[in-house]
Amino acid sequence: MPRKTPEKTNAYTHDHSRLIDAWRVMHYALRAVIAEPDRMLAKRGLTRVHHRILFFVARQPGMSVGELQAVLDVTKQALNTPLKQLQTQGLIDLSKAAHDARVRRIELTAEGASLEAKLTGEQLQMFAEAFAHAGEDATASWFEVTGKLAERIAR
Amino acid sequence: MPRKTPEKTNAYTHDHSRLIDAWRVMHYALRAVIAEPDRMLAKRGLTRVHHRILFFVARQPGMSVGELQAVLDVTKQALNTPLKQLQTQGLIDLSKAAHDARVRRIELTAEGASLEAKLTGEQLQMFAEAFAHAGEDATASWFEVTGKLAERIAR
DNA sequence: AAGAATAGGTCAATGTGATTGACCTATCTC
DNA sequence: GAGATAGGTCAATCACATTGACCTATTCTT
Repeated sequence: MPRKTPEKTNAYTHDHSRLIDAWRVMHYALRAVIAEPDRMLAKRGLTRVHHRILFFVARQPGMSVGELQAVLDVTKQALNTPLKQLQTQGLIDLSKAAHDARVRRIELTAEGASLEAKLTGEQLQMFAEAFAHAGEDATASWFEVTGKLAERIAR
Repeated sequence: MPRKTPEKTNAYTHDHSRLIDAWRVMHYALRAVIAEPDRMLAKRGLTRVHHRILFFVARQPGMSVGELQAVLDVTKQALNTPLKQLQTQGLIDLSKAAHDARVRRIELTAEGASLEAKLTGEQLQMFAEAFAHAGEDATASWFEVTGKLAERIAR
């Protein structure tokens, strides 16, 4: 069984399966990072949307509904329900803005901040462990590759 | 403004924002890899589900509906519609299995194979470019870190 | 050969989440 | 006071997936 271009063929199939592996492992990594927070949220009847809200409000306390809506890229109708649920559960606090009473300031309550820290912390912890395990240089490389992939996205 | 533990504080905030950055850049990378194939699919009125079907059938030609269903982890009702659409568009071909006439063999048509190669190729190309840009060592590091993240997922 | 099991398809009801569109209040700006 | 703006809400609709029930064709079992 003679093969005319064994190197090229092998190189190709090796590359190909390696690239598929990259795609696959990236999916698994995503799922892994999301899995535990999702479980914690589910216990309270919450979902990823709620986490996203808590996440952004934690980083920009006092942001308005409109700002949040823009960041999350959803309609106000889609935002309204989870927002009310978070308020009902005492995780966020809505108040009128001082400069403009039409605007609502969204803030985390102590409990909301605690939950957010737990959820996000869980995720960041996984990255921290992976980075620590691989070392500083490997971490930099990871950022280089992943950043290169992300490059095409506007923003 | 005296600071008691500047190193620790800085290290923490630096780490923290770096980890958040990691999470963010990973999201963007995901979106970037998915974006172009999604656009190509949309032109034909297809979605990511259809791509997933084409992807798996390309790698395991002749697989059964049940196998596909198991791999995709959806119900047969959910699978049926996109499967029929792909057949209607002449992208897949269904035939009875030789060993068991109840079982349907799913295969890609020439056109289906061509589309699948274009879709998946587009995605793998992005990885290939990112890896080539970063070099072999960085690629290995990327796999190490991402693999470590994915570790917790069964399978 | 009869009966049970299996692969697959289909109809129906239901649920979830998001979207568009219209309309409403309160408030601010000019 | 008129018009614009932030936000809320009701309603219809859409996309998609799920469960459940039922049906055919085929294979396996005894």
